[in-house]
Amino acid sequence: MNDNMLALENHLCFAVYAASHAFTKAYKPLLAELGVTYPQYLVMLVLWEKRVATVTEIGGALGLDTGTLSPLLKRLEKTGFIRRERSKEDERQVSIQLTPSGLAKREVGTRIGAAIGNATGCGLDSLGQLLQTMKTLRHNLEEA
Amino acid sequence: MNDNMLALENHLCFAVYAASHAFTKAYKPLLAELGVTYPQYLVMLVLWEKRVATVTEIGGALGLDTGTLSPLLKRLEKTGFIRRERSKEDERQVSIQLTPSGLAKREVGTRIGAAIGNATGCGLDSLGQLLQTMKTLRHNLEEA
DNA sequence: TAAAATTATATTGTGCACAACATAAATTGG
DNA sequence: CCAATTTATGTTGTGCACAATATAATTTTA
Repeated sequence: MNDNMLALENHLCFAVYAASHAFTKAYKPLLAELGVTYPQYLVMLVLWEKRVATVTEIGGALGLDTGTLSPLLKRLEKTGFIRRERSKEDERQVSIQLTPSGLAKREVGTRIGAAIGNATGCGLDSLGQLLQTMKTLRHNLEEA
Repeated sequence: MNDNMLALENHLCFAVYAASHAFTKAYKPLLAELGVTYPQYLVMLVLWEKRVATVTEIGGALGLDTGTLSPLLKRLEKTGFIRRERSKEDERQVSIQLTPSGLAKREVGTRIGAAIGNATGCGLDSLGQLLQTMKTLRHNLEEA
């Protein structure tokens, strides 16, 4: 309607974009100890849950394509947290699995996640509600 | 506490990260017509508001550093929407200003913002409330 | 079963995003 | 006024993120 609609401060898209960056920055010093970046931490979350996954499965969980994941997974392999092994049954797919070293970092990951949860300053229930709101927002945007 | 805390689906950080990507993807086809990327659109929002700004001012508004902005602004200059001119009074700073061509895209920008606002599927008031929540979240994360 | 289509991953190119470092102009303190 | 510091911007290197394309293995179909 008026000029206010154009103002940066009234754009939800920017508020979400800025909050996402704020999360990445908040995680950074904690993840540095672990030796991974934030997107690498997301991959670790998937693997701590599933233990083994194909590249496609990880991409589906995180919404990332192979152009992003291929080099990222090679870096995680170099760090020693995962192994990449071409499947025997179907040689098109690569099986990504935790190494003992990667599995051992699970507890550290849990601590880091909890620490950031605190840093949001949201109570546990309002945090759960916000989680649901963001999922709905994402879903609506992907529909349209 | 239990395993659920480690699950990807319970991480607010990931929900925000995914929503931010969803915004970028939703904007992409609309911005392609305009000939800019999503971060470039954010810079244009700042300039549509202020008309002229230094690199530092734009960085402050968007939370981006010069390593990101320097090349981005050169691309916007090549597109023809802005001019970069070293200030006469203080030769350390570069004045970024809209060209007539860049100013003329203001109406298109307003339409695009409104279109995405609709795509969120949020009513105007719940959208305003969510905006405030995300600002608070960002602020809390930057404090901690 | 041989050709066509599909599936899974990898590669290349462009554009963010930031840390670390570099440079040059302005400001300040002695 | 001159040296030291601060300020504003730029450059380099690493790591996402995705589109477009490539490759190779499987599956389908004729």
